[in-house]
Amino acid sequence: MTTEPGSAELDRAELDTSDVAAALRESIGLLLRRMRQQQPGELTLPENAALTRLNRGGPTTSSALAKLEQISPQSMGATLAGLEARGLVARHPDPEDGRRVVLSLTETGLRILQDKRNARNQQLAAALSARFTPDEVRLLARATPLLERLAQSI
Amino acid sequence: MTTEPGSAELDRAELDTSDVAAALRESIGLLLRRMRQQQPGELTLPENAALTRLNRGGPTTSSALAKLEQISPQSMGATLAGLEARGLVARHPDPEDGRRVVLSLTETGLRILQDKRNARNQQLAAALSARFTPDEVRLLARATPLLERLAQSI
DNA sequence: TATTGTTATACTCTATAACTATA
DNA sequence: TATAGTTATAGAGTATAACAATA
Repeated sequence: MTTEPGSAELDRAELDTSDVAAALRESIGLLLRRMRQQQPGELTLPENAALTRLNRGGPTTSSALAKLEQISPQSMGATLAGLEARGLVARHPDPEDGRRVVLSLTETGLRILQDKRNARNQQLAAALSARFTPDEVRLLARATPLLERLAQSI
Repeated sequence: MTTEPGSAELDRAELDTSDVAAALRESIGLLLRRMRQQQPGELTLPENAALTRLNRGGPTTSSALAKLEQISPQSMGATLAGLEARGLVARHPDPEDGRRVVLSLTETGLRILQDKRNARNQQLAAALSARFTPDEVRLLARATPLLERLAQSI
């Protein structure tokens, strides 16, 4: 600790953030390694992210998605190519700008995205239901948008 | 929503968990992609995790660390080999069991692990200080152990 | 036989660099 | 020149399979 006891202002403004940062880093890494273990046919993390963006924001280009997810256009292109090959997204050349290709969710893609019973979500949801109190689940639900904001802030 | 309004029991026990699960999956993925972008010389996520385990639990074997982090022994071995090459951990053959190799943190490793001013933690901590209210930081601090528990539950 | 650890190989996700086509 | 997208290549982190040494 680098502050005197009773220094409430420091406590509130500065004190804990690097401890919280270090703890977050560890828990995120651990969770990630578990979440990444996929069943064949399931959506991977980046696939899930791309489909979710298309569902939330409607049809858009690969480079726009890359900016939203903060990865390189090439990485997003690879993810989208896999999704297109499986019929989960469709590509539409932009008639007004020959360089652009607009991606949209197909019905299949929407169905798979919204299937809450897919193995991965079931497993996570089951753990939340079985091992966490309702208050704890609510706390996690409140923390989730903060995590997204944090990702956008760094 | 798949339940009637006013169904408090469903709300508490089951209703939200798959929504929370899906939202967590997205925010974890986004955060990960940001956290992973390393400066040269910084600790990677798995390196940080291994050093933290050694610091918390004291010297132990590679396979014990692999179980704690829920990755394969081979993956942990590769991470530890990199850490050893940089002098952050030391290997000690077990005189009582020729198969075992005990790993321990070196002073250099401890110093690097505890350096809260490393670029990665600074960046995260700065974002927490600048873009989040003290209440939000506290909420994240409370959520962190739940995330760890969740990782251990799936 | 079981356990600890290593080596070999491959897959996913990401990056940078270099290219083509279009504006 | 600038932008959208693709192709080529590389590196990190993970996995499984096969092996050696030790118990």
